[in-house]
Amino acid sequence: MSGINKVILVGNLGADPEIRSTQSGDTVATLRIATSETWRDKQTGERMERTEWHRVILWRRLGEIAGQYLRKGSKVYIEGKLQTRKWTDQSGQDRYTTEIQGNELQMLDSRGSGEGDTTERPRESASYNRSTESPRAQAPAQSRAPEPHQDFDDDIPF
Amino acid sequence: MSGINKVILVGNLGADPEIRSTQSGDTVATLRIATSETWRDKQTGERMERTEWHRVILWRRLGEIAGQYLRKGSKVYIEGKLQTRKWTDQSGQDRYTTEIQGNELQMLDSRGSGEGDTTERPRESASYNRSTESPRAQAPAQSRAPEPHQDFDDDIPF
Amino acid sequence: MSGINKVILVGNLGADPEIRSTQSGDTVATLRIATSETWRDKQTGERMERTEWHRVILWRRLGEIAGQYLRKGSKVYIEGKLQTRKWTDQSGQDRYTTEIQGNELQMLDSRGSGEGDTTERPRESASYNRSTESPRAQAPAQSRAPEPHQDFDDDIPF
Amino acid sequence: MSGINKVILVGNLGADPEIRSTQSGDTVATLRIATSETWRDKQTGERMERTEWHRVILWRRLGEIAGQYLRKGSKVYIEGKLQTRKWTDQSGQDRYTTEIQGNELQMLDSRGSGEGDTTERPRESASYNRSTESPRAQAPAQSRAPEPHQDFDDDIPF
DNA sequence: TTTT
DNA sequence: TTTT
Repeated sequence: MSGINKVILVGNLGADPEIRSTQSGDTVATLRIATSETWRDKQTGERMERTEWHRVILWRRLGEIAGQYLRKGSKVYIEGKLQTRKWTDQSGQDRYTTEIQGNELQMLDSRGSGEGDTTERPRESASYNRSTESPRAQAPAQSRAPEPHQDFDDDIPF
Repeated sequence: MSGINKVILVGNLGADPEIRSTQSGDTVATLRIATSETWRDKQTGERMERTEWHRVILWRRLGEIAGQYLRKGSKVYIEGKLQTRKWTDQSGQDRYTTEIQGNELQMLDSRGSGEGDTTERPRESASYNRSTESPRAQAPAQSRAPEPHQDFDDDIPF
Repeated sequence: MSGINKVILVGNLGADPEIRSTQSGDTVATLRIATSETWRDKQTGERMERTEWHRVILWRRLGEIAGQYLRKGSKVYIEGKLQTRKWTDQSGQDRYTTEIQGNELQMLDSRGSGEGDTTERPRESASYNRSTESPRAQAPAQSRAPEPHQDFDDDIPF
Repeated sequence: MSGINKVILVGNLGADPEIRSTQSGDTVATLRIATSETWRDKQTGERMERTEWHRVILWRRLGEIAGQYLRKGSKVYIEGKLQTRKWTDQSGQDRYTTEIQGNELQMLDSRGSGEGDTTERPRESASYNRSTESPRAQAPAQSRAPEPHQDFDDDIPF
């Protein structure tokens, strides 16, 4: 009943988005996003860099936009919330993966997007047209049909 | 050289802060913070709640303030960045834990804090006095058992 | 088609919320929120404080919640966007006022709220009941004198 | 002693940065940044757009970087805090202008910057070299010599 | 006054 | 695995 759980990222995709669909037909995109920070070492004066990798999940309309417009190297602004999910590895052990459930996506490359407001929200039937989904976002996704929210059929989900 | 990696949390501590020190004498506090969201189920009209747990690391002055002023149940505002670190479990397997490296802390309980600006920044020698460190933040920290979810060595707490 | 415009505040109300209604019946609340920062002067070692005042506008359900639960002194988390609007003063001169159009409100006082998720979003007809509006949020709002800093007409409060 | 006052913008410069210097020699840059939001009108289905203009102030090193690397049209990420300052117009009336005092700047154009971490912080004497200031940031600025923090000699400062 |  |  109380709480703020907010993540803001600006970074680049390390790979093309992975697009899947749930059995109920919802698109879900997984992005790997790198954020780098650089600084100069106080002692040596050397320039240092540290890259952090983030796993971002985008559902439905945002996932479709990601599948259509984002590629390896794309620069994006992402807003979302942290979610840690539990899964079981091959040896039966509990494992945890922390992901960012994105609710806002802005493409920052000048190539442009053709898309307007990409904040996630309840779909206004009039303004959203499923036929705009890219084939890429549909076909290969359907054939995997993972469970909603998780239990993706990867061996190494993180 | 590029990137924003920012987390903002408002939530409550699930336990007293764990306080440790590095060999070089730096204080490090680990907080477990819960953020909850509630909503009403569209179908059933039932009130739903989901709690997310976050692991927050506070270094040096912020860690000391946490040790001095925060307790189980304290409500806080935290700002920081995501960091996923790799560790090796007992069976020799690679494991990953995502933490928030906090750089700002605000206590939101009305009891107050006596502290002013708690943004982390390079220490101004004049205004910071190591002797203000609470005893609690120093000695007893070492004697606590490390948290099971980790393989902390007290000398290298992070 | 591009842009992020986000404000995050944690602060206290300097006065009870002002509640009004538009002709179309939408509630609008105006909050005056103070955020303070303190620091120690580098030269004198003196403790300094600076308070900043923010004008926050909350519409519809958020405005009603504000009217019902917030009072002078209440501590809140607000998220919203900046909006500068132009108005004309008595002498016919153009004037500008910058406000925060809030889209998220969290009450941070321990007294609690009884409210769950207060993120603004399209109203789900089932879960929202206009009869929950507080009387305070409706009738007396109209009778209040507009704030001097503005030239509000009660019919067009924004 | 309490409060969060944070602004996050991603937008484009409407004009080249204005660069000045205070009498004490500090560089100060003023940016005009546009953030746009677009949506589709529920009734007409028409695409709508609203642009908001922000006045961003960058001090010292950040101001110098802005003067060197930013131009009209540049896309930037800005983080800062809101500050409303009072000034007096020609007729002696009090006026108020709300600005964002920036403490983080990220250039989002692919042209690159040559700069690393641009978070504002106390200057590390070793790593900061005043001779890196661009001539553009110096010469024209000195001849105006406004007061620190405000009272710029513009007729229309907002 | 920017951008898509 | 990205980017500068």
